[in-house]
Amino acid sequence: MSAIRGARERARIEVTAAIKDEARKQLAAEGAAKLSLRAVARELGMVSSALYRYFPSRDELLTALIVDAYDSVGEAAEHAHRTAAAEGDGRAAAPRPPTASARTAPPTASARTAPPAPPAVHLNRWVAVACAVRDWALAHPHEYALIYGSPVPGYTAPQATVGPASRVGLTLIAIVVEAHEAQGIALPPLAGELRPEAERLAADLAPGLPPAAAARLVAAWSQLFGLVSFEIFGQFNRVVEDREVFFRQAAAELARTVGLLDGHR
Amino acid sequence: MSAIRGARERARIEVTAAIKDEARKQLAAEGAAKLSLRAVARELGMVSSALYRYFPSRDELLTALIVDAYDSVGEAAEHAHRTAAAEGDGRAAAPRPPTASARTAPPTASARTAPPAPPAVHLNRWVAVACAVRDWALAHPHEYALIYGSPVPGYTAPQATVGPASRVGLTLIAIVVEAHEAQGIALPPLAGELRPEAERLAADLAPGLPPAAAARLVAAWSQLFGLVSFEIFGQFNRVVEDREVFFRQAAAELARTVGLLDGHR
DNA sequence: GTCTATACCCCGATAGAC
DNA sequence: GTCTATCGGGGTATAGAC
Repeated sequence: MSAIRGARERARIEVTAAIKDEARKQLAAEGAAKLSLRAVARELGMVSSALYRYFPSRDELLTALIVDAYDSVGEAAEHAHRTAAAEGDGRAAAPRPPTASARTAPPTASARTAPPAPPAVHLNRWVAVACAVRDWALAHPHEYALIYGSPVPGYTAPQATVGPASRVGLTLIAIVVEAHEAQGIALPPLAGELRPEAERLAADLAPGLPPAAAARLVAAWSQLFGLVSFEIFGQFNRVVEDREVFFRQAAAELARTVGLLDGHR
Repeated sequence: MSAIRGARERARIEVTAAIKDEARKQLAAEGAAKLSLRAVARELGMVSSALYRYFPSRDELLTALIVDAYDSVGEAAEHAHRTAAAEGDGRAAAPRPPTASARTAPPTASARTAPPAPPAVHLNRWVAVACAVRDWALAHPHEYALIYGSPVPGYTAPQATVGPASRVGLTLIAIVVEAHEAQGIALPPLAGELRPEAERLAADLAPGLPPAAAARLVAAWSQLFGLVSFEIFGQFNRVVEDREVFFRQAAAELARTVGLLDGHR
């Protein structure tokens, strides 16, 4: 009996997955605004009314796709963070070695035995996460457009999407917090009028982070997605050629604006 | 006879404008993907087939809307640039006076008679243009989504859109070129692997600008729209409260990354 | 340049048999 | 859970009369 329920539930899960997979294909072909239960059913050899046993409305299917997309890019970001943190220190946490790097002094004067990692680790983690987001976007441009592009007209995201939606941002916050705890971060002061907002941001997102860092982190977060969106949505066509290198450099400079240090100095 | 042709052409222009206006309303209500000639005609009290005398297809109407939108935001940016440049010097080129600004030294030591403007003018121009873009986006969110959001599925922008599409970018380039010619801009060197791309960008976009400035300019351009997109598309909901102040500060810091100087130092 | 009519498609959602 | 059938919409685009 419970075996039957188990089998039924397994079948249900499989069909649900098949529906979402087909819906993702249609997302690519027609866009979120035209996502249609009927077309999904047709392609699956079902009849449209059968889909209503799995998703009570078109919008619920859309919500499922949105949650999946946020979870997918969030998982990619978190995985890149874990990997970069595990790989450890300065050398090649980012795949390509810094071609013309150590051009002044040895990395840092006070290199103790093991724990105090070189200052560049956190910057490398940031770049790794940024590149993971970009790679995910290049691999799933239509899902990227679904979550970071124009809102779908007539659709309002339910509460269920906000948790998954925050995973990338939380990963970036974690990196800056780690850097702050490991070595402190120092940033130029903010203009006075931004102080209240910055203090609120710090209190909400990362208590313990200096307000200047919290505010710049939020800005860098949105700017990172600006780089990705311009590439994915075609604004870099006929402008930027070597987009991988361009992005990596811009992401690294963004990391510096939130107080992460590179090797030199 | 030519008077008749004149009258006819005038009527044609008026009807064309009415069609586009109604189409823009529908853009807001339904999104670009669902823009429909029939609905536009219905709302205008015409019959759908009559519209085909004005726009040979739905995509041509869409193209007209896209070109108009690019021209509209481009005009806003250019106007802000002209105004900021005419208003002139440091004080209040940006509307709100820098509340807690000149906190160290007098603006600059070597203030000659008139021509050598204080270093902050170019930064103020940059911020003015950035704010103009943001203001336009807030006033026309659906047109913003049309040109800077997800591409419309099944639609490929014709060549006619690329000129209008470049106006904002060209305005930003002009500001940096002006700054470079007025006082030179100095930026940290780029990572070696980005050199070829940066040199190509400089040659294509602004001969005479240092490659490091050209590359960082393109990055700042996309990052600026990252800030705007996150606000317009709702990613700042429940995160950033005082978006005007937040944006102004972030835009000013972006200006610094392309070598524009503020007052202090 | 506008009209009617038409060909030929699409959709979300529900009712009720099996 | 899947089916047929149905309600009540929607769309692009063209032909041909006026």
